[in-house]
Amino acid sequence: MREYDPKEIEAKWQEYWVKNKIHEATDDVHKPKYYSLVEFPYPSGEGLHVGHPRPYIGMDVVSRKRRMEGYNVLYPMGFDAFGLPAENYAIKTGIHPSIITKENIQKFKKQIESLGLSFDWSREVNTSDPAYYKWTQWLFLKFLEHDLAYKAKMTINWCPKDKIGLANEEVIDGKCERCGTVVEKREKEQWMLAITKYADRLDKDLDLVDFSERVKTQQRNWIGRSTGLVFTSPVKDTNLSIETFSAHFEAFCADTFVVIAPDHPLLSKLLEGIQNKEDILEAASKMLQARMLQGHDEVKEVEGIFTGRYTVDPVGNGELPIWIANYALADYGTGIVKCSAHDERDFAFAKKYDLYLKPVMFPEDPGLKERVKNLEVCYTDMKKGILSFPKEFEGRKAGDARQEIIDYCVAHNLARPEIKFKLRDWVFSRQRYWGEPIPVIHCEKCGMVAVPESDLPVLLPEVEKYEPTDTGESPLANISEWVNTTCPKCGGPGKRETDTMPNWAGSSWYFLRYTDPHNDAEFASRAALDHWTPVDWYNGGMEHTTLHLLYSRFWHKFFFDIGLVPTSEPYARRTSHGFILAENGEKMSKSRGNVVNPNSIVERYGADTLRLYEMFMGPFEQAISWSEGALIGPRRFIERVWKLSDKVGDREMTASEADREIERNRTIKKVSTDIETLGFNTAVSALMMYANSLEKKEFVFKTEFETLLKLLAPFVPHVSEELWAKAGNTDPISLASWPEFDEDKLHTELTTLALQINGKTRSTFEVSFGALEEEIREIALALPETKKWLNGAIPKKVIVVVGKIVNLVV
RNA sequence: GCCGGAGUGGCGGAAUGGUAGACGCGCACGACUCAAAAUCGUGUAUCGAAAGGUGUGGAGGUUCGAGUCCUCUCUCCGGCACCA
Repeated sequence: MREYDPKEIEAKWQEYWVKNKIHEATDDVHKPKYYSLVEFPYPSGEGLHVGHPRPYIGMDVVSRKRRMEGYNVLYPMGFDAFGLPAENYAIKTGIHPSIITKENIQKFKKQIESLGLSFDWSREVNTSDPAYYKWTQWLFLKFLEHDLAYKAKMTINWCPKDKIGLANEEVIDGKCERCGTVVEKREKEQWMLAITKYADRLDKDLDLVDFSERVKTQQRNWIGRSTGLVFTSPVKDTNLSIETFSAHFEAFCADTFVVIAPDHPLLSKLLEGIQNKEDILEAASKMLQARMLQGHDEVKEVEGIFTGRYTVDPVGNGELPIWIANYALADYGTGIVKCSAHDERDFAFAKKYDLYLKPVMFPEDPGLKERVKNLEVCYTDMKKGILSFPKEFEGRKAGDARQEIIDYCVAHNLARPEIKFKLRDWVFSRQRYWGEPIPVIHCEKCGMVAVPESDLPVLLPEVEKYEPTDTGESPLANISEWVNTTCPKCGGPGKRETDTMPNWAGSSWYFLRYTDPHNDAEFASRAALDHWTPVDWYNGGMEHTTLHLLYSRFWHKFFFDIGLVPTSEPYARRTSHGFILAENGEKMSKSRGNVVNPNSIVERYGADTLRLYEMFMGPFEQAISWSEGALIGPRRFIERVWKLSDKVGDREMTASEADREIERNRTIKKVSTDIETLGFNTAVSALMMYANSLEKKEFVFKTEFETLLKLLAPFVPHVSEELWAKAGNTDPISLASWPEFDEDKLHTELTTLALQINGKTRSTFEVSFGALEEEIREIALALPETKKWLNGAIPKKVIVVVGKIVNLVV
């Protein structure tokens, strides 16, 4: 047989698959459907590095296996093509972002195609294509219709370099996620999406889906659900009343003062009639500024100023002074907090400004208790702390009494229970060019008017300059012939909204478009959605857990509520892959100069070797360093399989050879289950073992070799097709049926057991499979090894674990 | 600080509470070769001449038996961080 030449066979089979539409999802409703999905890339100018294909290959293995199992598989790919790099490139070169985007997409596609991934390219989407973003705009109008999109003046995170407003999610350590510039705060009118209205369901419904635990916890933490009590109390000398929220209310009788956020909307009303009102407001605004400039790691010094107001404590601690404190947040809870000796910040604050403290919860340790009493230390353990007040709870552990305290406060009309979230509404507008225009027209008479569906898409106009304006407005604002339009409602003059959507918009629903990508009458037909959704298995990066993944769940839930989609959750299963790092353990990036291009690997070793290596290199979910040297292992393995075909023949299996079926069946079982649990590395290892064992045989049965090829096909599809065809098959292995194993053929006649003395393994021995405990015990006790180790002693106890071990306790 | 995850040979890593180190890389030796590469074979945790002992970050514990379960602790990675 000829030498293994990956170049030749890979090109040949890739062409064959495309020509015969082997990987296209069909409309065959009789086959069960399977929708497997990977995150579509942003087509950057840098192209792919070897890390990108890892998830693609992983889900390709799953998708190819599903096809062989008889599923109608949808495994699509596309491009998330709006975004800053193309726009920044346009600013530098004057070349329209759509041109460079198109070029980059071509480059990406070529790279991806060379890997033999079984994507259905007939369903490719591009979020910057007007035929696509028409529907992104249309979906936005649904949010608007249902009052989930609104405009609000708010302080936003502003990147002075990119001149763009950023969502909280895009700010890392106080810096812009993209360029690393320190973020400023700015007051701006922004479009918002009311994701907080879905906070509760986004949290709760995590119980309904099969997401990996780390994804669930991360989303839960981000949503930040906490139950607590809201206390209401009147402000003395005013007709105001304030509400405070506390999640750690166990020591509620300890509250001795109140703090309010420096940017709280109630503040100026509260200060009405106070002599030095202006000074206090001034101090508050200084506090705010200092807080914004503060770095992440800086020591957080508490700071505040007295408002001059008092509130009457609902739980009977008399009049509590109201202070403005720099650590109080206006947009969490009620923005006002009752404070006590049982919170680190409150404690520090009280010490600093000499405020009265009254501890009511103490540790068991008497020495420590004394120090808490004397206000030497702050005690905050709301689980183990022992309450001293109120009398009803005296001597009780705070943690145990939590629910009873809620009931008590409700019964005595002191407070009401409430659930609060850390999640904030989503800043949805960007003042940039390369994004979906927000389809709204401002009319002096009618106010804000939605662009009618028939006028969609609102196309991006041509501009000369892509730079954002210094006033923070989008470059679209400079194109008067585009901005000035007529009001769709009254026909009078109107101005277009010049903000565009963030690039999370297109990716919030792209998986729906794949089900019906060429539909120009609907975002996707209901029939297609009913058939294909939810996505059965979605794999993507951990870095998207609190962004894309949460956003798209939110969109989907809303679509479900208004009857657009059939399921309340978009993804049935979510897993995450680990990054591939450079050989030295650093992140791969162009700026570090350590990028390994997959094409250079395909060139030298072949796509099958690259695929196999990426699946074999380590646990799929774990980050791992690239190792050029280790590639040779998978390549050698493929060549051994290639040579193995020379030994294949067809004859009856003799009785003495029947044991060979055990190994075949075990391999089928191992590989089949490992693929389902992301154990690609151990699946490959099992395949290597099987091939090694066949290699040692004089003769290889056709069934054995074909089983090996079928199990290999999802991992190394090109060489599998080639050898499959060489073996005389006319239909491609891609459409062959996945092998099944026989539960009765997973074990041999004899089983090897371990002999342990006092738990230490001393020897092994064989018994026939299915031997009973009694037999095993007798065989074990009669072994020469046993006699040697017992040395005449009589075992106190004999533990027999059938099929595993015998342990003699002396 | 809080919430996750992980610490196993020279390296990547295997192990439903039951023979630790599968599989692969590397390395050593051997075969083939004039030679080298490639390939194939054998070996490869550690101490010990051997018998045997010791070994899964560290200290305890549960168990006939612990890499695996529990408690404490150290280190690394990821996420969050004035969230009351």
